[in-house]
Amino acid sequence: MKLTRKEEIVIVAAKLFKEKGYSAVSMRDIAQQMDIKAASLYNHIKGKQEILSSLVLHVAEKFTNSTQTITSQDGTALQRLKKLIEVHIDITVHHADAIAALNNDWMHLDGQDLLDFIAMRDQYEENFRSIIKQGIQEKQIKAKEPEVILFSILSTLRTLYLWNEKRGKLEVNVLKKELVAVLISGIV
Amino acid sequence: MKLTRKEEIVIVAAKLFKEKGYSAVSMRDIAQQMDIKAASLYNHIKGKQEILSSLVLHVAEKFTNSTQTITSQDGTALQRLKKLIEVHIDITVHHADAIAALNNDWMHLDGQDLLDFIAMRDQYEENFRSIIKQGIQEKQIKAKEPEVILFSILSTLRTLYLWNEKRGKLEVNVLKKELVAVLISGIV
DNA sequence: TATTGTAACTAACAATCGTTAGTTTTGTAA
DNA sequence: TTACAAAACTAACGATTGTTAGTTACAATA
Repeated sequence: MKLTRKEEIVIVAAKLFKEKGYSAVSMRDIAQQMDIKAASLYNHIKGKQEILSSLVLHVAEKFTNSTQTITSQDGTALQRLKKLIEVHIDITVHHADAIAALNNDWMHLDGQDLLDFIAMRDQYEENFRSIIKQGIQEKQIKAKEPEVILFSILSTLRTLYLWNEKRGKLEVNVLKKELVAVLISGIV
Repeated sequence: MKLTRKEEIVIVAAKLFKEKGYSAVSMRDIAQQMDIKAASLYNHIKGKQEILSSLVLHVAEKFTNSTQTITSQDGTALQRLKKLIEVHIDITVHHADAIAALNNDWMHLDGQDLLDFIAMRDQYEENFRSIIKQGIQEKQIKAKEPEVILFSILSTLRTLYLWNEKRGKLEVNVLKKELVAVLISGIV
């Protein structure tokens, strides 16, 4: 599991982006964190934009792929919704820094990268939405506004990256179980 | 309800900050949006930092004040939790742009402003947390990890600003009712 | 040992950044 | 009409930005 130099750069940059955002992090900041000069970065990457798109598109594809798989599986809508939430948690726990950029810095992508990202994001949401609607139809989910349910669940999942550090001793499987319970069954 | 020129600047800046983030918006961007030159902004404000702190601290105080009021009121923990959620929704709907900066750009505050913000934020969370714990003690709220519940509710509320535009025809009171129901009672 | 590719370096570039100084225009009140 | 304050302007500053060109250090291979 040896990392290429480019991968190292992307990982270091992700941490910095998470703290200050893409625009506030300079190439010199990234270089300093790696104990090299800014110009040396260009032996491995084309530019700042490439760092961002590597970071964001890679994890966006992870989401898209696993979501596609689940959506086309058997089982009730509720079962698939649970599975969807669990997978989202898994990916978040293992790529917390990249998800910070995905959430906060995607608008700084440009050209085709930006279009690709938006397409994947819309598709991801649409998969989620269709499962929720199906759950309502099957009467497994309360007949609330589907958009409100979608928004509530997605907001929680998307913010989980911020919370992953503070999670502390809470083990991943416990987190999964508790969070699924809260999101699905409520708190009362 | 005539706005001062400074207030106009802060409002315009908030919209731009929401779209690209504080660091990616230049004083020239803000000025252009107001059909003046960047240097003219300095007749009304001390600098870019002042725009951010006006924006963020003002709405942070709103949250702190209303939360303090509710926390010290009568009623069950569950009633106060509902009230807390409703007030958060109200503030969000009326200050969506400022809340974008509060969520995403607070780390670019400096000096005492940054310390003040963090203090208010921690206090706000602590109020929320204590009500949830109390609800668990009173057996109105399921005995889940209080941190998971806190995180889930706060995530949804904090992301609401993004969602407010797409809300479309959904009236504020309907939104409140539906969202409170989803957050408290779950979806099954 | 000679060669070659990798990855670092120094130095500099044009562009843009937040901001200041000094000046002119504009609107209002005397 | 004059006087004054508010709010715009032009021009420029030093610093920082992403990036390029050209060069050097070093390790592995032939």
